[in-house]
Amino acid sequence: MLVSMTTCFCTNLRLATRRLTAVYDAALAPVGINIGQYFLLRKIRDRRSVSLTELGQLAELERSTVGRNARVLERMGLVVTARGESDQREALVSLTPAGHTLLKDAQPLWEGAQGATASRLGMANLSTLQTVLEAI
Amino acid sequence: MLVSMTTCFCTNLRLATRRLTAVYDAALAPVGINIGQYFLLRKIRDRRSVSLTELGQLAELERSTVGRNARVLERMGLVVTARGESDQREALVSLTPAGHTLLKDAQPLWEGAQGATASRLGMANLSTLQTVLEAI
DNA sequence: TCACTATCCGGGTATATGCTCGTATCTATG
DNA sequence: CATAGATACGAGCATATACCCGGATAGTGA
Repeated sequence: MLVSMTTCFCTNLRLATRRLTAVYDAALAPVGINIGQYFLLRKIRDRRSVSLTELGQLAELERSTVGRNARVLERMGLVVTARGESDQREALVSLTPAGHTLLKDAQPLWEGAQGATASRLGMANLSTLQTVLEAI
Repeated sequence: MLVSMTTCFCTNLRLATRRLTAVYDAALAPVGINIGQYFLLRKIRDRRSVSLTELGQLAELERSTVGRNARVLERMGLVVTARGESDQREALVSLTPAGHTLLKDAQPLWEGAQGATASRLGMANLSTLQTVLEAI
């Protein structure tokens, strides 16, 4: 057996995620958001206006989790929430001008983290990684 | 460029981790612990008795995080904490009999999750994954 | 022995994540 | 149209994670 069955795949994955998250968070720190928030903001911008349920499906996150995360972004003044017009139950989230600006400022920082990661791991490793991750 | 630079490596990694964590957590649910707790318990058993600082280094987790996680295990009756004899500042954690028993019961469940993961991803993928994760 | 510094924890603060329950709203059916 | 079932949220509860601060204890050099 090539792979040691004594080390936990899941634990290794979790550790790598904590490490890489710290790298991206540090890169984004100058604009005051973390990688999870950056990702959410990008999803919201892509859709212009999304309900929490839809955002949860896009991000593959629990709806209530997304709701709380969106509230943090709202307190930061980066997004606003409005009731759906056709469906009053929906909480539609969209970017504020400040959100758009911050996202533009964040982009090169994120690209820096992506580039650093790519050069540290190597393109071959990265593409394998992406493939395997999709299979999980 | 083989790898798309529009998808975030970090976000993909985080998503895969959430998914795999859910798999392992579900596997361990019958004994009432999650994968993070299983990992901590194993580390504690390996060392028989460890300080929180040492445990944090082993797990590559913030010391205060480990302290809180250990408190949860203590409330569950799986570990006990004692002051260090030579160094009164240390909080030495060790397994209770219940902790030993639970860990034995958990082992086959964890092995099941490992096996399921291995067969789903394939050994080749897994070994590459492990290699890449170590580089992160 | 006495300060000074280093180390170990615990608690506070904040975010992240998932589960469950209750409420409001919508939808479809009789 | 009224009501039963489905759907969207929000809030409560628990854990996980990191950062910072302050108190207690160790260790060290004068």
